[in-house]
Amino acid sequence: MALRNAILATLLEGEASGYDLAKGFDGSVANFWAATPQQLYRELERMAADGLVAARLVEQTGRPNKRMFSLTDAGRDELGAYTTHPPRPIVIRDELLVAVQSMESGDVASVQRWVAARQESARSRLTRYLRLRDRLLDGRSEAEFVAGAERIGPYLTLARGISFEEENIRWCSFVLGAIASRLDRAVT
Amino acid sequence: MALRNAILATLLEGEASGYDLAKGFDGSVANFWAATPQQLYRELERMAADGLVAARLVEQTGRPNKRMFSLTDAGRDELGAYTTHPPRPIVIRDELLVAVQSMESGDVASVQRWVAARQESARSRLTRYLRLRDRLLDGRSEAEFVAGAERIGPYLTLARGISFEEENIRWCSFVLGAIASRLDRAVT
DNA sequence: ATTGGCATGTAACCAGTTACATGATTCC
DNA sequence: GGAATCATGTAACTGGTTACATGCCAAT
Repeated sequence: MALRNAILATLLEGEASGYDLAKGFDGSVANFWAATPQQLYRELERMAADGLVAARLVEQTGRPNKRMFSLTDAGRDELGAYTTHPPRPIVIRDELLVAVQSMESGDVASVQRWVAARQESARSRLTRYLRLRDRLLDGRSEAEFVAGAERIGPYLTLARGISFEEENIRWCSFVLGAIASRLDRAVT
Repeated sequence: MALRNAILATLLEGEASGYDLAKGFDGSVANFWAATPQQLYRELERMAADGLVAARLVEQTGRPNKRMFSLTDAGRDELGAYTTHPPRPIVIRDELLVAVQSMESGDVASVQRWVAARQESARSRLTRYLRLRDRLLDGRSEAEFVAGAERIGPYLTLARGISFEEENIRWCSFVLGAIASRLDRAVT
């Protein structure tokens, strides 16, 4: 029942197709809720059946027709009700951390490589998020935006994504440094 | 197949019962891999069948008997092999962020409350992690530890947990401040 | 010619969650 | 007397993942 609300939250930005949502819908919710295309199509179907979203068929020539989904009043109510019930604690599941934890029983060079890869992907996400923030702020300072914008929710979640990726980058550097200093030692 | 490796990584610290693991096994892996007791009992059963762990029955008087699990050589090999294969990207699913994103279509006072609750739980986790770190460091500085300890994996993952919770606390303050300043405005 | 993007979907499977059950013991 | 802790487990369910299929278009 939570994917459902993540979809509803995304549709606040306007109507979208399943494909749009699957692509991350330009970053908005993708930042804090991951879902595969199959999950989305399945859930959208159910939501339409439950009257939370309305589907509109858009016929296209040259490419497949698409179904654009938008919020119904019932969907909006559901989302409103959702904000009143306690969120469950975040569940973290990070395979890389499992590998780092057991690093010295495994292949340190591999772990090093995966940490570097994680850092790279964190960097590219961060630049994407920063672009998004610039677009949102549109010249205003953060203080101005927070005081004046109609909706600050998307800005606040984006801020969480930004600091998360910054932390990731920093931590990866720390780990790479620690591994490198130990390898030096071992060789010397 | 990843819960499996998280369990193996935990068992590097020594043998444990399903119950120990369920309680978070004193924080170690619980920091980056969440699992319910049911998942653990089920998985331990399978792992024993696959020869990755060995079960030892400990008879107790006054309380239920327990089965202590420990790594086998096959388990150790499996864990070693695991570090060489690419970790899948972290999946984040945070209900609170869904609520924050759609805050202005919902009940702002509730969201405020849940953010405050999240901050509280982040604080208590952080103090737990800091205690764990002190115990690990045991008087040494971080630099000394990283240079000298036999295993630094657990320290590195703990460091990630610490910075994650610190970021959480900071972000929650930011959100609470933003909400409060808007409510002031609305009232004035 | 073939890759990649658009756009949807089915089927089968695996992982994670919830609810419940047991039974003695210790603490308040 | 009632709740919490120890310690394990079953059963039923929901949510998430993987693999595959379709078919047309634009670009290389």
